[in-house]
Amino acid sequence: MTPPGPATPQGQPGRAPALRADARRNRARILAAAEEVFTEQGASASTEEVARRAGVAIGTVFRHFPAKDDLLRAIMKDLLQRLTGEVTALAAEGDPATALFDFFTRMVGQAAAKKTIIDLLATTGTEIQVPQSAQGLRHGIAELLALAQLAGTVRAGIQTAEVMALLISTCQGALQAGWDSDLQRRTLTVIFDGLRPAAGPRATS
Amino acid sequence: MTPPGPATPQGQPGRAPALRADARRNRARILAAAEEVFTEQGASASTEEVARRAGVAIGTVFRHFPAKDDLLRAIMKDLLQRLTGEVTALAAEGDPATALFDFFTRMVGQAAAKKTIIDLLATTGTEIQVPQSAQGLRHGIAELLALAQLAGTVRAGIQTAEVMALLISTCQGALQAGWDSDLQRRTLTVIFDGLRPAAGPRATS
Amino acid sequence: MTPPGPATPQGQPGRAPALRADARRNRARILAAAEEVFTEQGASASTEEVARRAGVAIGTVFRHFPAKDDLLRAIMKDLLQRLTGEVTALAAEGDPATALFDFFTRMVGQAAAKKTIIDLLATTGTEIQVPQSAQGLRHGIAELLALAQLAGTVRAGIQTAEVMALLISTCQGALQAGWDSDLQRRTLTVIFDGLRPAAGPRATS
Amino acid sequence: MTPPGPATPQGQPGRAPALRADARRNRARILAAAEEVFTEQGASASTEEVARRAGVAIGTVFRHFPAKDDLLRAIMKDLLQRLTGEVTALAAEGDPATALFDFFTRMVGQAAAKKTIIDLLATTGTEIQVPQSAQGLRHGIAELLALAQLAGTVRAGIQTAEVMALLISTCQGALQAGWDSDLQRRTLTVIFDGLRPAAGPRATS
DNA sequence: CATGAATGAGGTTTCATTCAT
DNA sequence: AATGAATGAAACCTCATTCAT
Repeated sequence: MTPPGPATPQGQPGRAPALRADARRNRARILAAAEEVFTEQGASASTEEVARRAGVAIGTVFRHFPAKDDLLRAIMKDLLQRLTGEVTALAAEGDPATALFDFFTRMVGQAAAKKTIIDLLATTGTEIQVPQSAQGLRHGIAELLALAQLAGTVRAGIQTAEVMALLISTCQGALQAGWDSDLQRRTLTVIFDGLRPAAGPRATS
Repeated sequence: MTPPGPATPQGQPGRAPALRADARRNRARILAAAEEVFTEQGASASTEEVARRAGVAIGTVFRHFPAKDDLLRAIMKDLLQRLTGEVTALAAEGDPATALFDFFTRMVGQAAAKKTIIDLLATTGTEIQVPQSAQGLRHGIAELLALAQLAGTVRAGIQTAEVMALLISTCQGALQAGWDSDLQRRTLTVIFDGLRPAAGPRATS
Repeated sequence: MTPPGPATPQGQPGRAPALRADARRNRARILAAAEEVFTEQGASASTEEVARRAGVAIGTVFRHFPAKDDLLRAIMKDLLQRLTGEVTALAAEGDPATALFDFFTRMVGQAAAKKTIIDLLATTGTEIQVPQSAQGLRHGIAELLALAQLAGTVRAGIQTAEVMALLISTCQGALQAGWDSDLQRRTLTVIFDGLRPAAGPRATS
Repeated sequence: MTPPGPATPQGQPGRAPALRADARRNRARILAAAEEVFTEQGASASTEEVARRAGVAIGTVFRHFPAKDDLLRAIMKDLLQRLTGEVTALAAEGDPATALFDFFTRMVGQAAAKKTIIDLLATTGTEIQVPQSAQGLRHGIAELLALAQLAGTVRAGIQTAEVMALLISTCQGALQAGWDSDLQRRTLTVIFDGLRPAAGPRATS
C-alpha cells in the first residue's frame, strides 16, 4: 500500500509523472502564451517569443515541450478537446440538426479569431499527428449527424466524412481577411441548405 | 526623346526595364522552379532550393525578385491569371450553372495537387497582396453566377462573395491529407445542392 | 566544548561536516555512476546523465560536488588512490623490476577499459589539479625504481620523472581504438628493453 | 572542348569545385585560425571563436565546414599531410635510424606546442576518421623502420604498429603540463634504447 | 547580367547551475 | 538533505539578403 501523498488531479492514472504545482502552472501559462503568439504571428513565430509572453525562461519551454512541434501538437490537442466537449454537450440537448448547425457556426466563428491555430490542423509542414484527439471530435459530430438524419432534418445519404470536410474547409476559409459575420452567415446558409433534405420545405412535386 | 535602345517587346510601354533574352528565360525558369518547390515543401522552403531547381545561382533569383515575398506574390499572380482564363473560357460556353460547377470542381481538384501554393493565398504570415489579380477571377465567377441565376439554375439570393468564400474554403480543405476523389465529389455535392434552387431541378442521384 | 551531536566517523577530525548515513550512501553512488558514465561517454557527458544513473536527482549531485569539475577531480582522486595502493603492495613483494613492469602492464591494461577517465588526467580543458593524490603514486613508483636500480635490473641513470612520463603516455595511448593485447605487449616490450641495462640480463624473448 | 577558363591550381582533377580566389583565401584563414584556437582552448572551443579569429562571419565557417567535426577533420588531415611530408623527406637522406629518431623527436616537440590538436588524433568523442591521411604517415615510418632494420640499427622483430603506438603515446604524453625539453629527451632516450639492437652499438664490457 | 561567397541575425536546443518546494 | 523545475548563457546551425568577382 503506497502512502497517499499529495493528491494528483489527473484522469489517466499513473501516466503523467505528477507535475509539481509550479510546473503545472508554468505549463499552462506556456500553452496559453503559445496559443496567443501563434494566433497572432502564425506557426513560424519563435519559441523565444512564447517564453517571453509566458514570463518564463526559454529553457522552461523546452523542458515542457522538448521540440517546437511538441508545443504545436499540444495546442492542437487542447483545442480539439475543448471542441469535442462542446459537441458532446450539444448532442445531449434539443433538436440535433439545430445542434449540428449551431456547433458548425460557433466553430467557424471561433476560427476567425484563432487564426493560424486551426489552420495548423491541416496545413503545416511540421508533421502534426493528432488523430486520437481528432477522433473525439469526429465521434461527436457523427452522433449529431445520425440523430439529425433519424429525425429527418438532414438528408439521408450524407456521411460524416464530408461534414468534417466542410467544417474544416470553412474554418480555414474563415481565417482569411474578409469574412465579416454577414458573409459567414451567408456562406454557412449555402452549406446548411445543402445538408437539409430536398423535400418538405422544398417540395419535389 | 529617349534614345531607342533595344526594342522592348511589352504591352505596358516603358514600365519594365527591357529584359535581355536570357534574363527573360531565367525569370521563367525561376518561377517554374518556385512553383514546384513551394508546392512540394511549403512556403518555408529555402530560396536556395528554388535557385538550385531552376539551375541558376542564388544571386539571379534575387535580381529578379528582390525579396522572397516577391517570388511568392509572383507565383500567386501567375496562378490566378491561369484560373481567370479558364473561367472566362467556360463562361462563353453552354449552361452557366454547369460551367460554374465544373470550374469549381476542377479548381478543387487542382488544389490537391498545388498544395501549399493555394494555401498561401490565405494563410501565410508574409502579407501577400494579390487583390488585382484576384479581381479578375472574382469577375469571371460573378459573371457565371449572374447568368446561372438568370437561367434559374442557381438560387436567386446568393452573392458572389459567398461563392468565392466556398471556393477558397474548399480548395484549402482539399489540401489536406485525405480527400480522395470520392470524398471530394460528395463534399461538393452538398455545396452544389445548397446553391441550386430548392424546387424542381434538384438532382436526385 | 562543542555539543556532542551525531558521532562523526572520520579520520580527519572536524574537517568534513558529518554526513548523514544516506548522504554518504548517495555520495558513493554518484561517484560510481560518474565513473561509469564518463568512462562510456567521455568528459562531455552530461551531469544529468550521472544523476540518472546514480538514481538521484540532479540537485543531489550538486550538493555533493558543487561543480562538474569537482566530480571529475573526485573520480581522479579515487582512481589514483586505488593505483597507489597497488604499487605499495607490489613494492613489498619479490623482484622490484618485475614488480615495476607488472604494475606498468596492469595499469596500461586498465586504461584501455577506463577510457576517458585516465585520458582526463592529462587532457581536459577543465584545469584538473590532482597533485596531492598523484604524489602518492609517484612515491610508490620512485621506490620500486630505486630498488630495481639497486638490484641492477633497471639502468642506473633513469629518473622517476621519465618513468612516470612513459607510464602516463602509454596509458593514454592505450585509450585508442586499436591496441589489442598483442600490440600492447609488443609496445611495452620496447619500453622495458629501454629500461633494462644494456648488458647481460637483456631478455631475448 | 571546354574553354580553358581561369587556371585551377589543383592536383586531383575535377574533384573539388574549383574555389574562387577569395573563398580559397578564407578557407585557409579559417583553418589557420582553427588550429590556433583549438590549440589554445581545446576541442571544445566554439566555432564562433574560430570565426572571430579568422576575421570572417560565422556563416562563412559553416559554408566551408558544414559541421564542427568537418573542421576538426580538416585540421587533422592538414597536419598529417605536413608530417608525412617530413618523414618522406627524411627517408631520402642519410642514416635511417637517425632519421627515424629525429622525426620522432621533432614530432613530440611539436606536439607540446600543438597541444590539443594531436591529442584529437586519438581521443575525441567526435568520431574522427582520418584513416587515409594517417595511412601516409604510417607508410613513411614503415619505410624508415625497414631501412633501419636492414642497416642493423634497429632491432629486427619490431613492427610498424608499435612504433606508431609509441609515437602517438609520447605525443599525447608531451601535451601535458610538465615535459620540459630535458624530460622529453630523457623519455625518448628510453624508447630509442628499446628500439636499438641489444648488442653492437651498446658496447657491453 | 550572372555568379556564388560572405554576411549576420535569429532559430532551436543543450546543460551547468540555482533555488523553491 | 533531497528533489526536480527554472534559469539563461552559449552552442550549433540555417537562410534571406548583399556584394565582390
